[in-house]
Formats: sequence, structure tokens, C-alpha cells
Amino acid sequence: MQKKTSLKDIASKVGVSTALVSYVLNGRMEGRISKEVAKKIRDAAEKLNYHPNHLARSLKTSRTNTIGLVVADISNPFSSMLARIIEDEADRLGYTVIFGSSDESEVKSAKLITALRNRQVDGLIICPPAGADDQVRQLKKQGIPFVLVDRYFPDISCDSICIDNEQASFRAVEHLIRCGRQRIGMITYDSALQHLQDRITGYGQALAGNNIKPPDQWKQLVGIHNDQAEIHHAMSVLLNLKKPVDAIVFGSNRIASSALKYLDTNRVKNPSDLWLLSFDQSEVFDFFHAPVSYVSQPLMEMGQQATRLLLSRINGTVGSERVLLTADLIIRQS
Amino acid sequence: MQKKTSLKDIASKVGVSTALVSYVLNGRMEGRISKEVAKKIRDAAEKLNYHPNHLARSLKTSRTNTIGLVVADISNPFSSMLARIIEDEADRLGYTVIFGSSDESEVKSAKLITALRNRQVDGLIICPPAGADDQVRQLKKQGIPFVLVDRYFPDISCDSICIDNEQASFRAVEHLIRCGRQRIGMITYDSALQHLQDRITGYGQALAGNNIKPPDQWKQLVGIHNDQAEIHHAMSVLLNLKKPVDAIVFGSNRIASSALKYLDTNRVKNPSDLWLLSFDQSEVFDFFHAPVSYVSQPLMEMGQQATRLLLSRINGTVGSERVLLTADLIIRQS
DNA sequence: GGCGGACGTTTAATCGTTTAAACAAATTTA
DNA sequence: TAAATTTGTTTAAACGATTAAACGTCCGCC
Repeated sequence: MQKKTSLKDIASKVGVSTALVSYVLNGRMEGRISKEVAKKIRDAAEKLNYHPNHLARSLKTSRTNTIGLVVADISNPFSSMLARIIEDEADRLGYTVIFGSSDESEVKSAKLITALRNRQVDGLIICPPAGADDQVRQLKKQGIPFVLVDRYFPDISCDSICIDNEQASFRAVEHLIRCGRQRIGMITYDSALQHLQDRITGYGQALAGNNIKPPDQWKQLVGIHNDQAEIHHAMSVLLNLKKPVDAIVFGSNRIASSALKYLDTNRVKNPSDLWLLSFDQSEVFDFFHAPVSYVSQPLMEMGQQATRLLLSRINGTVGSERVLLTADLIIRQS
Repeated sequence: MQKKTSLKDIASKVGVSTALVSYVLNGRMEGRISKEVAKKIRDAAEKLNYHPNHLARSLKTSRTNTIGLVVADISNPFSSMLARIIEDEADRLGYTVIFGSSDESEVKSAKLITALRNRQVDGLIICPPAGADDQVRQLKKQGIPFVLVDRYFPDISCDSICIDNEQASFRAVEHLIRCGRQRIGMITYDSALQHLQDRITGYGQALAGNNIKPPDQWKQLVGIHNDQAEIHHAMSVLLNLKKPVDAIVFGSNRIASSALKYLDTNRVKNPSDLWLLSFDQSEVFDFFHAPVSYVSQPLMEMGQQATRLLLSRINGTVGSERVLLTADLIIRQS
């Protein structure tokens, strides 16, 4: 890699000190520098194709203009769309993004956060896995700017941007009930993550509010790694009850997608008699032979607000804000 | 952000020079350092929760252990899966990934490459948009390690990892013909990108080799930004010919997905009489009411080989390698 | 008893910037 | 005309690491 030109190269070419070059190129000391010298410096910089070394700059200023992003899995559309939005917003505000996937593992998440911090990111946007609360507390204690997205820890007061999962779930299930569904099952993750618990709570409250007493089997829990077999099993339980469910709520689009595959291969007799509702969008919902309604998270708002909130913390605003966005219920019916 | 501990802090705590601390913590000069001092240093590092400042280290060593990744759009599953594979492989080899999306824009790609280089990445993995050939030539001239993935420029000799698109396309179309299809249309991008041209070439050769003379209208070109209306229009042309096509090849999963939506909403009379074949996978293919075969790119191989090849270049191996991977044809038929 | 080597550690330069402070020369002010 | 100010530029330290070279000490050896 051919040696890049540095301030010093420009300085010696023009015959001035590096300080002056730095001032000119950064537009400081506006009034003080003579027009001619400034022009000479700028021309030389152009000719030598100068680009500042961010490492050196950051080392000196202790600002990297970089934010770290920890998602569950960048290959999951939810994460990658969020990442894209954050990338764009960060770019707009002069920041670069470094990312990593935690795979819902507390250990990986910790490693990632350390790696990102060693690279001196100015702040972090984190979608924390279960069990990462200590890491978050640590960050808070150390005064590192960070914002949680999509998930939060109820007993940690810090910046977070989430949807109101309890409300969204409640409204979704209410909708099913108003449409005449009486036996509503749910397949969701067996996880301590509060936002997932909130979905369960909302579901339960909607049923209770309508005097429906759900038998235990209506709630099926599966592992967070989206094991197909597990999800298929959950489906078969729900559909083979003495009184089978007439609607199912899925805790995520991944679960929904596996469940649809189950329905597809097992050609359930009358799929129009089974209402389906998922959290998060998926392209496959458009093509399934029965309509799938879903709770749509406002990803754009989430990503942008998270980025802006983080930057305001980086730039010194203090406080902590728990933002609750409202999710839309997208209804698909034939 | 509370001041992090530096080598100096450890040095002064233990009462030695920073050099010694550096040697110990990096495991250099194995034999020379006294066990006790080494232990004291390690203990102090532990107690002070020391983490090296990568900026400083990189500035001195001129190695950042970071690679830059330029994809078309990280929110596109093709990109994000590739990104994930590269992330994992890079991590395994001690590297971090910084990414950016070019949106198929030559200008954005140039900006991105500059931004990544200013951050002193050790090398780049690039999925270049059309018109980026000059940028690539530039990189080559400057001796910056880089590897192209998925795409290449035929008149630039440099490292690249792609599938053999011409062959894949040829085989796919041959397959359709062997299955009795006679009137095979194609919807693909109006782009100079060579790998897309290769797909067209393979398609043409398969037809020619079977004495099929495609009328111009069989080949429908659409813009690279996947405009729905354009794709729907292309579909309507193909299906409303005096002699409509009996099979369609889609240049990408995005095109396929829009086309399927068209078929879905326009309830084409006999979809089983229309064979569909796409490049790249998509979850929606599983749920469409007619089978969609597809050319499956070996993403894992692509990502891993790209990463490894890049690292070997970074570490000094010279030469340039154009790797052609073989894609699988996944056949779905009812 | 002087010399050479091993041992354990320190010195000091360096990477490419930024930036407060110092400086000399020109200009204004009193 | 001396003092004060402005103007344009330089000096030099700093950021936090790495690393070749230098430095004492102690030891053994002839």
C-alpha cells in the first residue's frame, strides 16, 4: 500500500509548518491566515491527493465519529433493515457504523461490546440479548453513551427506543376477538427478554378482558434460535387439541415463517378457519394462501431516533429517555 | 466517558516503564522478563481493567485489523447474508468489519471507499456497482488490497470471487428446454454489470444451442432499482404476446419477487403452465402457489473465500486470482 | 582482574494529527 | 515615538501505543 500523503508532506511542499496546514484544511482561524498561503496549501493538498488519517485525528481528539452497532444477527432482515437505516442516518450526521452480531448470546455480546470499545467508538446502539443487563449496567456506570433498541431492561433506567409491545399485542388480540375468534393460541420464545414478556402479557390481558380463560396449552414456548422442529411441534399441539385453536399469534416473523411452512406441508384442511397474526413483517406473508396479519414495527423511526438520541448523548445532553413507539396493526383478510 | 486506563497507568502503578508493560502484555521478549514483574504487570492490567487503544496501536503499526465491506444494500438479504458470513470469518481471523451500502451508485461507492480508506482499513471487499471500474483500477494502481465479490470487470485483472453466471444461466435454461419449455422469456436488469450480461449470454446460448430463435420481446430489461411497476409491465408484455411465453427466467430474486406478486394479484389463469426460474434464493419461493426453481449461489464459499483471499493479500501474498464458483440449480416442480 | 555475555529494564523516537501558547513583524493607538 | 494591538505563522507537547537500541548489573571465564 503506497504511502499516503500526510500533513507533513504538504507542509514541506508549501514550505510552512504542519500546524498551518492543519488550520487551513480544517477551516480554523478563518481571519488569520493569508489568502495566498491558504490557497497554496489547498492546492497542494488537492494535488497530493491528501486524505486525513482518521486514526491520528481520533487519537488526538478522542473522537472517532464512529458508532458501534450490536444486533442479534445481521443476516436477519429485521436487523439488516435497522442497520441500513442507522447507517444512512449516521452517514447524514457524519458518522460511520461498525457492527457485529451477538447471536442472542450474552457472551458474544460482551465480546462485541469490548471489541467495539477498544476501537474507541463514540457510542453504541445495542439490541441486547437476554442476560446482557449487567453489561448494560456496566456501560451506564462507566458513562459510555449508548442506546438500546427494540429491547429494554425494566430495572435499568437508560435510553431506549422500543415499541409498546404490550399494547401492540393487546390490540392485536383484541382485534382477533372482535372478529369472532374464541380460541387464540400463541407461539413465542421461551426467553426472559422483557419485550417478549410484554407480548405475552398483552395477549393474556386481551383474553382476560374478554372473559376468555386460556388453557396452558394455548401458549407454546420455543427456543430463541428458531428451531424448525420445535416450532412445527408447537403447531401440531395447537392444531390437535381436543378443541383446536381458531387463531394463532406468532411472537416473531421467524416463528411465523416456520409455522407457515408447517401449514403448507401439512395441508391443514381448512386454513381459512385459522387466523394468523405475527409480529414483524415478512415478504412471505404476501404469498401464503391464507392471510396473515401482523404488527408492523416502525423501523425507520426506531433507527433514526436511536441514532439521533445516541448522538445527542455523545454530544453531551444528559438524562435518559425511554421512548415507546406505537406499532401499526396491518390487517389482512380475505 | 470515564478515562480509560493506558499503558502508562499500569507502568506507574507497578513502577516500571511503559515499554516493559507493552512487552509483557503482548507476550514479546518471552525469556527476558522476570516472572514476578510480568505477573505484577498482568495483575495490574487486570485490576485496572486495561484494554489497549486500537487507534494508538494502529497508528504505530499501521495495521488496523479492520476490513471494509462495500455492498449494494445491507438491507437486501443477499448482502446481509454475505456480510454475516464475512463478519464471522473475519472475526475468526482477528478482524473487524466496517461496512457501507453503495445503492448501486458509482458516486456513493467512491465516497464509501474513500471513507473506509481514511479509516485506514487494511483491505476492502467490494461488490462494485456499474461504472466503478475506474475506482477499482485506482485501488489496484495504489496497491490497496481488495477483493471483488459477486461481480467483476472483465478488463481488470484482480482478485474476485464470483459464480460462473454464464454457465449457471446456460444450465438453467437448458433444464427448462429439456423439460419441454419452448418459449422462454427473461426479465433482467438493464445494466452494464458483466455478471448480469453473462446471465443473458448463457440464456441466449442455451436457446441458440437448441435452435430456438428468441424474438426481441422475450428479453425484458428493467432498471436496477427494482421498480415494481416496471417489472409488472415486463410481465404483462411476456404474458400477453400473441404466443405467450411458457417459462420466465428472472435475473434476481428481487425481480422474481415482484413478478410473483404480479402473478398473484392478476391470478393468471393457469400458473402451472408457466415455469419460473430465478437467480438467488428467496423465502417467498417456498410459498408461491407454483414452483419456482432457482440458481443458488454458494454464499458461504463466496464470503469465506473472499475474506481469506483478502487477508492473504494483506499479509503479502502477491498475484491476482479470479475465482469462479459453481452455482447449484435448485429444481422445484410439482 | 578484566572482558564478554546474559539478563532485565529503560530510553527515546515514532506514527499523523491537533491545538494552546509563543513569537516576530506589521500596524494602530496614544 | 513608544506602547499596544493585530496579523500571520511556528513551536512543541500531546494522544497511547510500539520497538530498536542503549543501558547497567551481575555472572562466569581465562
